[in-house]
Amino acid sequence: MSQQHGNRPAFPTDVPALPELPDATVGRLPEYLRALHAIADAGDGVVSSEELAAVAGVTSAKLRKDLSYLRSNGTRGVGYDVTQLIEKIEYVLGLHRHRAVALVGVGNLGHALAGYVGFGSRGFHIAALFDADPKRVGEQVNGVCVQHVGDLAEVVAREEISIAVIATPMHAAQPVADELVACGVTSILNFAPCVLSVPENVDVRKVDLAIELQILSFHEHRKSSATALPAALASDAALGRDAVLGQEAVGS
Amino acid sequence: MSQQHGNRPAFPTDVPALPELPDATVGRLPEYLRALHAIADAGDGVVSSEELAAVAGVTSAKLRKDLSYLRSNGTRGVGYDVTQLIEKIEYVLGLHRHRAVALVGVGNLGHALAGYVGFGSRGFHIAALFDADPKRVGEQVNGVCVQHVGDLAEVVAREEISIAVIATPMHAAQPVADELVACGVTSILNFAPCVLSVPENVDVRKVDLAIELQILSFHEHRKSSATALPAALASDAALGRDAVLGQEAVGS
DNA sequence: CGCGATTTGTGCACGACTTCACAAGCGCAT
DNA sequence: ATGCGCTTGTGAAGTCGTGCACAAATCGCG
Repeated sequence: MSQQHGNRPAFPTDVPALPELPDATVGRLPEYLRALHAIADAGDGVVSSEELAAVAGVTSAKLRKDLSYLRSNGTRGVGYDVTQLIEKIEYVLGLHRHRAVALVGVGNLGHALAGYVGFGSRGFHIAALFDADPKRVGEQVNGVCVQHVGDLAEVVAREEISIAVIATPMHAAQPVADELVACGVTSILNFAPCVLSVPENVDVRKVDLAIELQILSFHEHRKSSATALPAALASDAALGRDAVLGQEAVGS
Repeated sequence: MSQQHGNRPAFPTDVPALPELPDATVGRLPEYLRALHAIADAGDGVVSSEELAAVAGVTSAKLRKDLSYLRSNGTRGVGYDVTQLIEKIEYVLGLHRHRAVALVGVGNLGHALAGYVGFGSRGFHIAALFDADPKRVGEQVNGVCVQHVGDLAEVVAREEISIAVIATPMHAAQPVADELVACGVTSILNFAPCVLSVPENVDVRKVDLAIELQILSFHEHRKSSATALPAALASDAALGRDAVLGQEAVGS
């Protein structure tokens, strides 16, 4: 959603390598993975693209095309082998290897993230916590001790951590990101409401809670102004008349 | 990112209405808004598309096209009037009216969300908190009292709340969503790791923290396997050979 | 008052993603 | 063994979003 990752030009190889996955596909693979785990827990050994797509909230055609990028080995007339597909997706996502994650900023949100069980259950574990506030240093969160952000460089380098989560206030985010990058971190998940500038070999994904609400607000605004009186409120300053719609959202 | 919102077919009106905004544009408007506030705080009265684009992390062409959908009134040779543009975007996003939000699930994450200052500062306020755990009911979070989820219907209907945030465990999310919809909620921000099925007039946006990490993991995997030995680890079960790349990510 | 520097707004081409529709393949029943 | 029904895999068309390049418009200055 946020930055880089245009598809790279194909590079000729003689080994049968996976083609470049479209970003859109990569973004959906985790969803498929979770759906597959749910289906596996339900006891099913095979799924059709139709079923799986329903659980994952996409169309079956999209699902099949996505899986086709993975050299998918579903069997026609039957469906996909659940455990086999799980293994393949986990491999493609690099989840076969547990990944250590550093979390910087143990405030309100940081606490919640550190305690979030969804990380541990899906191949990640918080290996280190950092905060700039001396009062928080030494505190145990979920079995991990909060260290001072001044020790960040040493710890991250020693533990060879390559993924970090930033949950600091806005103004601290960029300096922290700079330091993380300097220590060898190459992937950052940023919860601070600002854009980070990083070298192009570093991946940044941004999650902004307020932005999501604002997008919902937009649709609320549109919905309500469609039913309300349409033209009367047109201000003189041309402060944007509303679009008048006669149609509901097109279905999923 | 998650569901519905294909562009609707244009509907002829005689009033000069805003054209349908592309979803991609809507998704960027909040970012522009924050960038504009930062620029306003810095004291500037006008910005060029180049400057604003840099702060918002997009290209200037994209920014200009986005703003053109809003009947943008920048002045050529000069730039955009900051406060005017802020007002227009806020109006389009429906932020001129403060919106009440209900939050269901006051666990680890729910606590953090309830205390998140970014909501209040951007046109939203948490009007009600709900939890199923009787031990949490009555607790004060950020000045709001946690109520039992059984009272949800009454409170949401009375306060005419149309936006809700779900921060419950996965299995509770769908029933809660059903109840919210029944009470008139038409926009849901879902933090539970599952797909919600709702009527088509209800908007759902999903934020899954683990998914973001998994996407980063994919890119980590790709980066490291590009430098590591390429062909040797090819398993017999065709468990996905890695793509062999000779190029870095293409820049932003 | 006109000219040049500057920046917006936008038509157009391109690339990416999605949807459609169907041939190819697989299992099962007969 | 053979045919039938079901489901995958995929070419092709359609849709959406982006980037480019430039004409149009505005300001400041001589």
